[in-house]
Amino acid sequence: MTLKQLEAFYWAASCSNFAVAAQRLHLSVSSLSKRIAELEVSLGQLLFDRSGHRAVLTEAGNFLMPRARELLMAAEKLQTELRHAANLEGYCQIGVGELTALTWLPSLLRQVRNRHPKLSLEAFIGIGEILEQRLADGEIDVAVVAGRSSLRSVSSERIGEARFAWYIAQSVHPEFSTVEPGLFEQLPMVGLPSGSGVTRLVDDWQRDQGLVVGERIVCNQWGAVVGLLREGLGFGLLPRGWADAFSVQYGLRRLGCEPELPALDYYVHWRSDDYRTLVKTLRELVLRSVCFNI
Amino acid sequence: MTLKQLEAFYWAASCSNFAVAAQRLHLSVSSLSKRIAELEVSLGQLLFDRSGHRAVLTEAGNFLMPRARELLMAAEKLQTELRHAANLEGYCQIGVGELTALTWLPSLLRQVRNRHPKLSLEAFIGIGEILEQRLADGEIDVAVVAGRSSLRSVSSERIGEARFAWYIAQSVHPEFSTVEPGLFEQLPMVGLPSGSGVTRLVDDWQRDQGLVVGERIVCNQWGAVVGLLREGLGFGLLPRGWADAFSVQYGLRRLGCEPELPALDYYVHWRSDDYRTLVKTLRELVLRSVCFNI
DNA sequence: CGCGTTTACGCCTCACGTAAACATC
DNA sequence: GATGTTTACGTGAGGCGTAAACGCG
Repeated sequence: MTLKQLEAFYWAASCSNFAVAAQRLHLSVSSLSKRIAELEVSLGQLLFDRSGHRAVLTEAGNFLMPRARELLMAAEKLQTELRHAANLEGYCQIGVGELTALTWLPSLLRQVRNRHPKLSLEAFIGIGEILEQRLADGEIDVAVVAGRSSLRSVSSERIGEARFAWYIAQSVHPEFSTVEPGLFEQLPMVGLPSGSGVTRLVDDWQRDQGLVVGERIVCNQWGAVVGLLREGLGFGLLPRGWADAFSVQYGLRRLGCEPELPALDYYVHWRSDDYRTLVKTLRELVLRSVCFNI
Repeated sequence: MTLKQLEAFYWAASCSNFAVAAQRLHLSVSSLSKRIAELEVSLGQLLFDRSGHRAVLTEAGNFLMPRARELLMAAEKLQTELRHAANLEGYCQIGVGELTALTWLPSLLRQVRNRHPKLSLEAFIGIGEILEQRLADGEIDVAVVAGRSSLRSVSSERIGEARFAWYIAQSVHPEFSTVEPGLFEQLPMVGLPSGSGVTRLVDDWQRDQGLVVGERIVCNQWGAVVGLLREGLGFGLLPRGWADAFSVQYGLRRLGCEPELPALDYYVHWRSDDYRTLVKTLRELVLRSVCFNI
């Protein structure tokens, strides 16, 4: 029995499949499979039931899971306690919403490069729902998205908020200067798909105001949303801090709105069962590096 | 960092030198040395100070010791909890007093062979003092000897007792039938060296009775002691159960004695810091297999 | 010079990845 | 046939022991 074997087993059991676990361990699927098989031989117990389409934990496997986690945690603790600096090494993936990617991600990546030169951090951009699922599946290590996670297996901590405002192309629709019920009936709303935190924010706000949900033009990129607004295809919600930088130049007018939309809370998310120091340190770095002036 | 490296470090630090630790791990000294060096590289910390004649723990090494032990214990626990049978494997050494070797050891070895076919148990025979030291140094894994250990680092548990009686060659010394003060003045006492439990027993008894300590013929083997007694060179203490089997045939008469010598307590000893399941199971086996009719 | 530890070196095992096979849905 | 896991196999790194070197008493 080796720590590597236990690690392979642990991630294989807690990720959605061997391929994801293998990716996390920077290992081929075949090697991962063999490591687990060797652990099984060493323990004299089958840990996975391979009779079905996918490997599923046996009783012995379930027994081992929390204990393997304990042991791996203890080993990690030992290493971080003894190692010189808190210099992270390795490779990990962070999932962020596109808005975060456009605004705050570059600063995080720069900080990570300065502080932990040997850590290569790769970003994956997507909407909240997808990121949560990828996080739970083990395909990414941390995620920064709006709103708490709906998944039990994911922990989260608030890191800041973003404020939004409505924008419209001034030249194409000079008749509107405030958000009013008629607006939703006459023009389509341009925004992100339904899985995104901003869209959830709008949905809640519209319901609270008793407004009809009019036509929507959906696009999964903020850049494209801005483009659609410039073309005058509709009105839409943009992050204030971000949009105000280019709204004049792009001919976008901010619409008055009463009451204002509430701020959208941003959270850093991670898997509750992820014991790695890597993740813990990364979380702390995210918290510290936040300058959420979106 | 691997479990093997930690194991190497742990035993190297807790045995008297690398050679002993290497023997315990069934490893060459050079491989042990390299394992430790690799652990040091992996942790980025020197664990031993090699500037002197012998390797001595650094601060980091001292810090690691108890934690390494914890981790290794946890790993062993995990394995024994999961492994099918409590089938021991491997190789270990038991130290026993010569008396134990002559009487009860064969039965233990037979039981071990039956119960744990894959465990090769090697016996080392010596007097208590030597065995204790070898135990503390890490050269043997358990020891069965008379009396508690004087060493702090050695734990012990009582397993039984042996009763002794005085014997003398009837044909050579027909004038004696009981132990009396004059006996000690006229004839030398034949027995084991001073490090042995029996000799300590006699010393205490003589002091309690206010008897003079007469001449002694010392020999480090019971078989030889019996031979010397047969030749009539003196009188001596023999384990009753053992001696009565051949005393008539050998012409040895048991001498009456008032008060009788107290029984000699036998203990199984092990290193307090030895976390191995091997040792724990072996101890239990020793306790159960005891039929101390010496 | 002895003892304890490390270095040098050749050997061989073992862990890896690629690619194919297998099994289940 | 798509997906998920294992087997086959060739390759390379790394852990092993022997033997020599080193360094302190």
